[in-house]
Amino acid sequence: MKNIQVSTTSKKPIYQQLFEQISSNIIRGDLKTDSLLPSIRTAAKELRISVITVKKAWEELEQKGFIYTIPGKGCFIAKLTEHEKEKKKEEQILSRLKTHLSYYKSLGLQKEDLIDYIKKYY
Amino acid sequence: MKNIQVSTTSKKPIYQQLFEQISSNIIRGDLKTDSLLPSIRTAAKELRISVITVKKAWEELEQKGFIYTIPGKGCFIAKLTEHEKEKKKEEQILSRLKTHLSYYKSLGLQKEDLIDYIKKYY
DNA sequence: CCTGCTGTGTATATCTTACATATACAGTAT
DNA sequence: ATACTGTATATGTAAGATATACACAGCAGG
Repeated sequence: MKNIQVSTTSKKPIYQQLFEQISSNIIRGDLKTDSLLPSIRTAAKELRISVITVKKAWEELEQKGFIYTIPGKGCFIAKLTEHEKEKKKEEQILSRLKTHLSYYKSLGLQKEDLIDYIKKYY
Repeated sequence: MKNIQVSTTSKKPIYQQLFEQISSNIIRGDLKTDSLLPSIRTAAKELRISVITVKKAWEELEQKGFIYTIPGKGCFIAKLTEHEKEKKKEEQILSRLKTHLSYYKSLGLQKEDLIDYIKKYY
């Protein structure tokens, strides 16, 4: 559970923060296939949140194919080829980029100006 | 109220959608200084939402300096110099860009790759 | 002048739902 | 048996959205 942090004051739901961070870790390859995810209780305790909230995150991870569950044993990182990881990465990116870009457009921001902002702040 | 659309199924609050769209219109200059905004009731009826929801959006617009209210008369577009508009535009952009970029980073996306995506999808 | 109507924005009290929770339940090791 | 897994149920909380009633401005028409 190192490297994972959640904010209870954020407007973003805790379970979603968890999902995003862990799925990102898997996509980046920091979490290897078949390695064990912390148990729901352990994670809940360390992050000082409820068991249910962690479960909700784990559920979404499983539903999206990032992990698999063995009842009584725990949750494990799913086997994903590099190709599949790249695909999921692109899915996550595009699903957001679309709404992000439409907002910048609505403000009248030009493509080049946005790129300048990114060069400056990335 | 032309050009304004809200989605009741979106995860984003309706009042926030309204705020974003109208503030964008003001920043782009499509809504001129001192012109009358639709009354809360009119807007609510056209958009088929509650009066209160519209009021919440109008409140935020006023609080952020985009409009001013004359009780009994209505709400009007505030006087903003081009310089002030540019400033507000940049504020809106940066406040989002920060969180957007940190997400892309967490996925391991490189700056140049993000720029390529933008060139492709903007 | 008033008086009443119709327009404006405002305040209160209520409903709904997503998020988060505690607690009890069921299965699998060892 | 015990101690660990994940699961299900019933409950609390807070943000969002609502309906309805309120208060003030303007503008008739008497």
